[in-house]
Amino acid sequence: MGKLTLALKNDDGTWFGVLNSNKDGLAAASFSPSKVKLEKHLRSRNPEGLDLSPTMQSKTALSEMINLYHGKPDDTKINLQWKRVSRFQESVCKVMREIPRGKVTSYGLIAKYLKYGPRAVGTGVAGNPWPLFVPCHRVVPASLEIGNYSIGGHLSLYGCEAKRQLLEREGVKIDGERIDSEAVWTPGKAHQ
DNA sequence: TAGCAGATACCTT
DNA sequence: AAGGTATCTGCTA
Repeated sequence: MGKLTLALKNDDGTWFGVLNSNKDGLAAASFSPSKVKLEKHLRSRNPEGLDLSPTMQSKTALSEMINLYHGKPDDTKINLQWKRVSRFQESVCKVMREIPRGKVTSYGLIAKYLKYGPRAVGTGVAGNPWPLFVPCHRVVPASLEIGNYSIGGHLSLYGCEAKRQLLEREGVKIDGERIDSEAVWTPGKAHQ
């Protein structure tokens, strides 16, 4: 406890933070327009009281995260601490990591692929401890609207707007409220 | 084509 | 053991 969570301010006013990253990998990460909320959220994800002081790896994670935020291709090297999530959530996250940049998939398609219920997949996606590293913003409702997104543990209009912008920066075509159906990617399909 | 109910399965406390 | 979802489908009109 005690020590500050690493956080940097981006040029559009967004704060980024990571829970300590060490040899085991990245514990959790998040971003928010509010530094206070960001720190509070990250601390809430640290019940075991990991040392939060900055490390070389947490600095690396932070800069990788900012690159992803700007829609750059994923060349991240940081490992994730899979032990921190349930087996269910791990399988959902691993499918999300396969969604190509510039594509989206739906809760229902993931559900069908993993043989889970779509609502359950929603909770699994929502609990993603590593937004951007695990691109949960690429999961949208079957209606191909933007859908929901939470920042700092809370659903918000800001979150939905951030989700839309992330998709746009990755090259997903969106006209009005709907995503171009060309952008849909199906898990497990050999090649699209 | 939009809106709504019911089904659903897995999470958290 | 119960209550809460970042959903989907199929039925209405």
